[in-house]
This record gives sequence, structure tokens and C-alpha cells, in this order.
Amino acid sequence: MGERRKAKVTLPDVAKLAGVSVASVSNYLNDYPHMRPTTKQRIQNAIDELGYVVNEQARNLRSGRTGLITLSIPDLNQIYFAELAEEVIKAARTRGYGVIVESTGNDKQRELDSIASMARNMTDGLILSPVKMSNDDVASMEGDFPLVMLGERVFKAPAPHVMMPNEAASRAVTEHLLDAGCRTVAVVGGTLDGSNSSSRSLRTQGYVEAMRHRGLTVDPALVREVGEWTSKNGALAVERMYREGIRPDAIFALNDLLALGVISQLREMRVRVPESVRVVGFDDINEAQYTIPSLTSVNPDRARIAELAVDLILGQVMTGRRASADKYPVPFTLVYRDSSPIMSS
Amino acid sequence: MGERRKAKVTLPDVAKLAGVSVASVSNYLNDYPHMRPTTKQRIQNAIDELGYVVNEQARNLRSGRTGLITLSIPDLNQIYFAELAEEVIKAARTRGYGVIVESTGNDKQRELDSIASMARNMTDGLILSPVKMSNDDVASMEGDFPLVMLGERVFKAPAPHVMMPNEAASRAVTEHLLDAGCRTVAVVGGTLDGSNSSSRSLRTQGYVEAMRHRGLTVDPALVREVGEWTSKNGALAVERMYREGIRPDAIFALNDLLALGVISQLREMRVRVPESVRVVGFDDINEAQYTIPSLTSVNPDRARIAELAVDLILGQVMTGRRASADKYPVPFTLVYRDSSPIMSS
DNA sequence: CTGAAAGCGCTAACAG
DNA sequence: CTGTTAGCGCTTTCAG
Repeated sequence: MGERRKAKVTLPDVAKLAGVSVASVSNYLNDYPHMRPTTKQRIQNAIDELGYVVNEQARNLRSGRTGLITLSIPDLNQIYFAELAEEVIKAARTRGYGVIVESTGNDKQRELDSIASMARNMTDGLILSPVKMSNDDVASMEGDFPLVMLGERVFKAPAPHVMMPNEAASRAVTEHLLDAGCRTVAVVGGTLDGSNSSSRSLRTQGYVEAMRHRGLTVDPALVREVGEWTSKNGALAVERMYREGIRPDAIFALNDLLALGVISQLREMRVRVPESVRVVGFDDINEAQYTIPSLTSVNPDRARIAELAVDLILGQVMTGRRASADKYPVPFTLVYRDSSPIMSS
Repeated sequence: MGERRKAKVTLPDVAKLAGVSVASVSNYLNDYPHMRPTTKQRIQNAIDELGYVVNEQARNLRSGRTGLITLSIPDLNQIYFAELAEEVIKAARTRGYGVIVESTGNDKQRELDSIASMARNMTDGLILSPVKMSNDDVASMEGDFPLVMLGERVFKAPAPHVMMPNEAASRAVTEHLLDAGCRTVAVVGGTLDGSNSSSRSLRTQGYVEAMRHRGLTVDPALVREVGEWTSKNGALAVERMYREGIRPDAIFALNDLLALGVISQLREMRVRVPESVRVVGFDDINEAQYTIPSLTSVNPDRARIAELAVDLILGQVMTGRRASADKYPVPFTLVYRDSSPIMSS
């Protein structure tokens, strides 16, 4: 029952009390296989008696590892990234790892900083989801540490790259809508400027491909550019589109927040979803289940993305070698809900 | 020009190349004031030459600090916590600190775990936002490390407690609505069971107080209990309320997600907001600006909460002493938007 | 203003 | 199966 507090008790203290050497205590703590049960017992008693806990920092200095990885994302206020972070934390925890979350605030310098700070050994690896870094920045990334890239905006990073197949997913959405009999599919948040690899370009591209594949022409008036992907801009885009006299039979919103606005605006205008207009979103955020009607959306399988990214880091940590710069597209699923059910209308 | 890589270069290496002692290099790295400029220059040259970076782990072992704090919250999928985490990360960064984010998934054991793991010295302090821990669990928290509690559900923790004044905020909302001439104020998400200190009890309590204060009686039929605070449940609550023939002139949703559903349902039913019914939410999530109409909401000033929590941790880290178990209520603001503008209707 | 030396608390050889 | 010893890379007295 004797409990001690405060004064930090070290491994040698335990050894002394247990009447064994520090090596034995260390062995015991690290599950060294061959050990006399009585010794183990004595050590455990001493540990309990003293309230000993290992000092991870000392352990880390020896082992060269920290049991921590860094996740660097643009902004936790963006639901997609918050949900992704949640999954990364979960995946890391089941593997005995902790996650330092860094939010770069869409700032290029901070993206570069999170790379620079890696060299200081505070964490075992970096999962980086850049939005502002240029290709040159990426290519010139120095430093020899476990790195995994996330997202679309990167080409020649010297590291594995986990991504969701944006184009294929968009194609699948578009095909689903076409299969349902829709012919006038508007794209809210899209852009026909294909000069970069942003989500909006890639997703629009998938739509275009699917249309062409079916022998349909793409009406530029149906591709509605918006600024930020917020629900308000989704609503405004729809309002404007109708004001221009355009009457789509389906609306593909390039993310769920846009889709929330689209649905809300359609309800306002008494346009029935999905009977008159089908609506599909992208990201499958939590809230997609709770809209009225519930929202059909592309689920990027964040859990898989997270696990893969974490495993690619840990693989590098274990082997001490950098993984090759392969692409890892993660399968998505299209989750059919009331805003665009699977049977043709 | 000459760049080296890979082989880790240590402080003694730098000292050797610069022709000075390790102490001087260390002093230089730590901005020791009195130092001959030429020496500084020589050291800096050597550092550049070798591409030296400090090993934080070794530094930490010496100093007993890690430059890291842990933030333990229930779930990043809940927007409120994601936005809070963003602010904590920001506050920590400006103070030179990193944040390990732990998500307890509303699991009591994991809340306790995050306390236990603190003892291992991996981080300098813990900001804990518990939802499941009982008062007893909290009271029995052992361990002598910097701790700050967040949220409402805790009474006798041996640590400072940063919270938002839920009751006062609710009172302010209710008074605002009454001032605007409303008399039938419904509370979506509320409960008249005052037996605990959950957000829903406290917020309802504030409403009740404000009503009583004005000499109004509280109609239990206006306090609409719902399960999870999702927009769908907000919408359903409104639908049900109207089906029962209740016609409020204001709806106070106890969080913004509920409010989104409330607004959406009212639009659906062609009830004009705010002309016929005012709507106010709670939390002021990002999305509140983008609803149509935009949502009046209680802004808990997450930035202040985050900064205060971080500073309370760092204060303890610096002094090496535990802060006393004071309460720190953080002022909220009521953000007036279109769903309930400030001038009386 | 700079150098030498003693650890922070732990693990990993290597003996015994 | 257990003990002794030498560091991991850095900071920090304490002399000079």
C-alpha cells in the first residue's frame, strides 16, 4: 500500500530495491524472454512499490525513435481534413504510435517548415498533404527521413504518394447519373481549365471523360465555377444557373459542402430531389447522412488512406530505408443515398 | 557549396571543424549573449559546411522538456472539436510548441489512458476534454504533470479548468430573442432533466433562467429533446413540433448542426426566417456563415480558450509547479446574423 | 569569453 | 540467466 510520489524514480532505483542489476530491469521492461519468474516478480514488486515509469525520452535517445509521426495538413476547419486526421490518429494508435498534427493554414512556407523541422528528429516520419508547394519545392525536398505524400497536387516528390483517384471517381459519379437517365448534368465547383492538378480540375476532367465516352458533348454552361467550396457558394451557383434558364436533371457537386448548398437551394426553389434533379456530392463527410434528402457521395475511404499512409511511414521506420516514390491510389466507393438512389429514376 | 548528407553529424563534429569546444557550439546554438563575432562566424560556417542540425531528443533528455503538449479530445469528426484543435495547434505553434492530438472516441478508458501516458514524459503537458470520465475518475487522477481541463463535465479535477459559460450564453441568447419581441421560444436539443452538467442541461438551464427572470413560464412542450445533435435531428424536431400544432416565434438550437437542420426544415415548410421565426444556434461553426439565411450563433471564442489553455500549461511547465484548480470562464460573444438580426423584428 | 568533464535515463554488448 | 560498462547527443557547471 505504500505509495510514493513526485521524486522521479529511475531504473537504477528499481534495480537496487529489487536487488538485481539495471540490465535485468531493462530486460524485464522489454520482455526479454529468458528470465526467472522469481526475478520478474521481484522487479515488478519494486516497480509497483516505487511507482516507477520509464522515461520515454531517454529510451528514445537510445533507440533513435520517438513513437511519433507528424501529420501536416492544410486546415482542420476543413471537414475533410479533420475526418482524415481522425483516421490517421486512429491508425497510428492501433500501431502504438502518436500523431503530432500540424496545420499549415494553406501557407506554403509552413508546408516547407514542416519538412525542415523533420530533420530535427522529433518524430519518426512525416505525412504531408501539401496544397501550395510547387513542384520545384517538392523536388528539392532534402533530408533523409520517412515521408509520405497525400493529395493530388504533387508529381515528383521523392516519396510514396497516397491519393484518391479523383478522375475515376468523377467518372463513376457521372456514369451513375447517366445510367439513371440524366442527360443534363451540371457540375458545381468545376472548371474547364485543365492546366493544373487541383481537385477541381481532376474531378471536372473525370466528368468530361465520362460524357465523351458516352458520346455526349460537354456544355460549358453546365460547368459552374465557384470560389471557395462552401455551401453558400453551392446554393448561389444553383440559383444563378436557374436564373440563366438552365434546367439540369442532375447536379454533381464537387464536394459535399457545395452539395449541402445545392440541396438546400433546390428545396427552397421547390425542385424535388431526386425526382426532378439528382444530386451527388464528393467526400462523404459525416453530415452527408443527415441532409434531407440524404446525400449520395463519393467516399474516399479515409480509413484506408490513413492506414496505408501510416504503414508506409512505419515500413520506412522499421527498415531504415526510404520507400520508393510509387503512387498508391486508394479505391473509393460511391455511397448511394436518397439524393440519387441507385435504381434508375 | 560543399554539401554533405546522411551520416549524422553531431555537435562535437562541428566543434572540431570550427576549432572550438563543444561548449561554445552549444552556447552559440542557444544564443549565449557574450561571444566573439569571429567565433560565431566560424561555428556557423562549420554548421553550414556539415549540414548540422541539433538532435532534439538529446536536447530533450537534458532539459526534461519536449516542446510538445498533448491535446485529448473526444472526436475530430465533431466540428466543434476540430475547430478547437485547430486553434490549440495555432496557439501552441506561436509559442514554439507542437501538439500531439489524441482522439478518445468518447471512450472512458481512452480518456484515462491519455492521462496515464502522460507520466511517461513524452509531452510537457496535457489539455484534456473529457466527456465520459466520472467525477471519481477525475478526482483520483494521479501524477504530477501540467494539466488543464476543458469542457463542462468536470468538477473536482486537481487542475485549472477552462470552460465556456454555457448558462450565461444561453441566457444571453434567450434574452436577445425576448428583446426582439419573441414570446414562444422553442429549445431544440434541450432537456429539463437538470440532474447533470452536460451541455444540454446547462444550456437549457440558461434558457429557463432567462424566461423566469422575465416572469415568463417555461412550457415543457417547447423544450424538444433530441438524441444526437445532428442536423437531421434538428429538422425532425421542428417537423414534429409543427405537427403537434406548436408554432414558436423563435427557435434556439443548442448547437449549430441542429440549427442547420432547423433552418432547412423551416425553409422546406415555407416558414420565413427570421420574419416568422427567428433561429439562433450555438458554437458558431464555420458553416454558420454560409447557411441561408446565415445563422446567428454563440461564438465561444475558441481562440481565447485555446490560448488560455496553452498558456496555463506552459506556465506550469516553466515554473515546474502545478497551477491551482481554478475555473477560467472564457467570454463568449453572440454573433448576430440574418437568422436573428439584432434589431427587433 | 572558452574548454573539460560530468551526467540526463536508458539500452546493448559482452562477460561471467 | 544476470551484472558491468560504455555510451546515445546534448547542456551545464566550473575552472581557466
